[in-house]
Amino acid sequence: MVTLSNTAKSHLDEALSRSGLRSTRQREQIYAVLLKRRDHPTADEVYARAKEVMPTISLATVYNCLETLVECSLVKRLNYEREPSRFCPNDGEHAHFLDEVNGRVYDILLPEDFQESVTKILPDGFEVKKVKVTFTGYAPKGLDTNSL
Amino acid sequence: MVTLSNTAKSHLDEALSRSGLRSTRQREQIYAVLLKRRDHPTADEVYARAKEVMPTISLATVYNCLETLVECSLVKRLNYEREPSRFCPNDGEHAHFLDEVNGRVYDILLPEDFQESVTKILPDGFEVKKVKVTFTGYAPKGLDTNSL
DNA sequence: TTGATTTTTGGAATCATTCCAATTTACTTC
DNA sequence: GAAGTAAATTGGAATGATTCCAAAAATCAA
Repeated sequence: MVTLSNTAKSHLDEALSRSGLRSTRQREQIYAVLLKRRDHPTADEVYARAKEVMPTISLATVYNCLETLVECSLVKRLNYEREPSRFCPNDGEHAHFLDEVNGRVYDILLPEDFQESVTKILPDGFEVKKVKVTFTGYAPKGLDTNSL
Repeated sequence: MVTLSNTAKSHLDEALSRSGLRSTRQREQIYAVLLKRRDHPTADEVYARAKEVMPTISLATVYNCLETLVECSLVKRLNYEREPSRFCPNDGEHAHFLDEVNGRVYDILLPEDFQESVTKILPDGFEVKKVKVTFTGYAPKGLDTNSL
């Protein structure tokens, strides 16, 4: 029913219980879908993929689960302009690169010192909690969805 | 009717004609509204401010004009998550800082070499056209909406 | 097993934004 | 300056991703 490695499952369970939330079949399924093809799908795409394996799941549940996973910091929500949100199961700091031609998003590994060095740009008194970096342009051809 | 300095007006006219577009009262008004209070308003807020001075302007026109100004690179559209777009009349490269407490957005000046240095992060073969940097956190108190 | 709390579910509601067709306006050319 | 044409504005309807809701189902603790 769900395809989720043991390590992924315990990663999920820990994150959920850390937030006082329950592990459910649907949450596992959604997380599994995201891990299986790391191509930053939209909620609709996640819904379609989840239904193949769990035909009775509802779209509302997909939204709920995605939101939950984002809350637990297991998943990131990406927004490009006003397009539908996309979801990325890569916790860990990284940037994103949007290919203008094929519309794909690639994860970009950030150097260790990135956050602190970019933070130096800010005038005194600004206290940073998060930095988001997004590139747009052309990705090299023949690349999988993930360059990390 | 419209408050737009001569330099701002010619800036607008040039940008419009460069794109083969006409200068209209409404476009001038919208641009004037953005320049007057540089607080990154939403389309609705722009609409409200424009109506004070041009009561017959329509919301559709506000959307059209904003879109046009963005197309001419006079204005930037900002998106935070799925919130309504905000608009920034600061052409020129800069980052944005969103204050989590008061919801305000501050423009952040970027160093000259920023784009090229951040581009080095990318693996070979990625061709960058645009970099977007967004900070979230707490801005220093007692700051106007613009730190530039 | 029972009860209490979460979660899921389908459908309705929301709301920023876009679309549309009709009217008005801006820029030519005579 | 008048006429013609292409572009812009307008109000209202349509769209579409997402959220809300209240009822049913599932999970957890005792």
